[in-house]
Amino acid sequence: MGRILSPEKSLRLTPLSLCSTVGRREKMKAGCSIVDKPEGGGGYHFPEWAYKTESSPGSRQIQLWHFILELLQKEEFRHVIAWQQGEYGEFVIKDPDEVARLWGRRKCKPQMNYDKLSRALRYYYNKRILHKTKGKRFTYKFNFNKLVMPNYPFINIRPNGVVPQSAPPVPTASSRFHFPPLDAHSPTEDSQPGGRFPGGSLGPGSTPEALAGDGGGGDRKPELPELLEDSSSDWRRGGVDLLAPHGGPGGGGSVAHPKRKPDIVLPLFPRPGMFPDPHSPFAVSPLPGRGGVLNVPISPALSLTPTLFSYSPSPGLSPFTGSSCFSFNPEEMKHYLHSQACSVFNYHLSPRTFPRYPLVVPPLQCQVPLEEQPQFPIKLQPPPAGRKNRERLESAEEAAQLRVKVEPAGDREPEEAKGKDGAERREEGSGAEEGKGGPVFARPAAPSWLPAPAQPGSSSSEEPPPEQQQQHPGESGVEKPPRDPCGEAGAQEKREDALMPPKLRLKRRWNGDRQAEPPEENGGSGLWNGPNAAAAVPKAVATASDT
DNA sequence: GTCGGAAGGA
DNA sequence: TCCTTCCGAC
Repeated sequence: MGRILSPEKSLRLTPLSLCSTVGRREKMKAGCSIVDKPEGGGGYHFPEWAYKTESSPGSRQIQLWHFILELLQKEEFRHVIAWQQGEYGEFVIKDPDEVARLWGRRKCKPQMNYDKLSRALRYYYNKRILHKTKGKRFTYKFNFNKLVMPNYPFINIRPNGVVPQSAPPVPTASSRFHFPPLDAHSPTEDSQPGGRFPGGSLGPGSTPEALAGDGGGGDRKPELPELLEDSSSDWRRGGVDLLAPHGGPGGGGSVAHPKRKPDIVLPLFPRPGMFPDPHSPFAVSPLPGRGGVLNVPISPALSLTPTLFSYSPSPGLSPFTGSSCFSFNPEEMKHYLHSQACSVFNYHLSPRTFPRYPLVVPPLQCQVPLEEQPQFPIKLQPPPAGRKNRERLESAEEAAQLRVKVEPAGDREPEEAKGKDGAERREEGSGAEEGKGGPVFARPAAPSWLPAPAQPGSSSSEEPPPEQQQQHPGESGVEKPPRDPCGEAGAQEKREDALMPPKLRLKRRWNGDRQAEPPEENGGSGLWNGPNAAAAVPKAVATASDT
């Protein structure tokens, strides 16, 4: 699997080194110093991709939460900011003014104060990078679900089992890691005096097992899982099934809650598939192992997907790409991306769930091949404007006018469709579409590989390119949207003619010239729906002969 | 102390 | 996009 980052190849992002790395990137002004250099290697190694957040891909600016992590990992700033003992990811700003000052120095904002800094921190709430620990002054909590996943996918214990002293409190074996609530902060969460990181540091012999025994996290109160909003139901949907065999929510001693999601139980200790990361600022990754029975998802969207791969989370951006820190397995990446995409669609997740990899994935077995979406814009996304207007329009005539307006706007559809969730798009495009977009996209063209049904309106559909015809025959008409309903009938006819025996072509033309005129909506091409529609030709001939 | 809207900068 | 700044509300 993935090789471990070597310190030589990772950036040593101590506060001072940040001055030379991030600082350079930030075009530091003269006199704008960086956090004081802690002499003596109290620092920790952050690979460069740790400075690339999913929310700001490509950003080279140090972000506040990175900075907070930096401070947290520094022993010398422990009097300023420190991990809250006993709470995974929770930290307390002991000296808000000093933290603000340091942040201001880093950002060359001498006017920085805690009020402003806290405002920036509050912006992380919505991003779920942080949340506030209510009732505790200056206490915040990292959402490592958000942070670890995209940025520290291989975070784990160090090779020798030593947990970095700057590591946040970690859940123990007996204390399950529960994703913190998004908004409903856990009022029950309490720090553990003399927790697993006494004095904020651990001795070199503090193996995870030792931690497990030491922490005795069984008395840790469970937290409400996070991801309540957009993905909660999906998370429940995807997670419950997986978790159900493991005993359900009660397994972790969690309090029953009518609305709460099942507890997310994270594997906490080295198992096959979990690898140490000497560069992790965290002690243990909540990442589940790959393919294990207890491969409990950390993310709803990853619930059914392997989560540990031997690739950098930012392969294209990683400074280690090709330089041996992480091996990159294209196949695994492909599979991973595909799985993510499928998860997004299957669980109606926001694509932001996988912010690092936009859903541009090679199609494998995803139910809704994404690559088809741009090809079938109209089919997959009934025009929102049309629907809205249809709801407003009471007159059928107005609606009819609207249809006329909407249909040619095929180019506009993808734009509007972007605003919708892909899952919704898929749902609409997989059966209910006829009901929803029926009037507008009535009578999707019968696929050319199917026998031509008696669909008078299908004639205007454009035949898909050859490669599309062969692509997913099994998806039949459901996946084959009506192509541009208003045009290209002639072009289609030409293509059809090319496929047609000359004799039939002549017959058809002769017949079409006679029949295409009365029914305008037919456009004359509806009789021919592809190779399988040859049976329609005799019929047409018969009709012509009748006349 | 905390929250979040608003405007604006880089 | 990520803050920074300001500010009113709680």
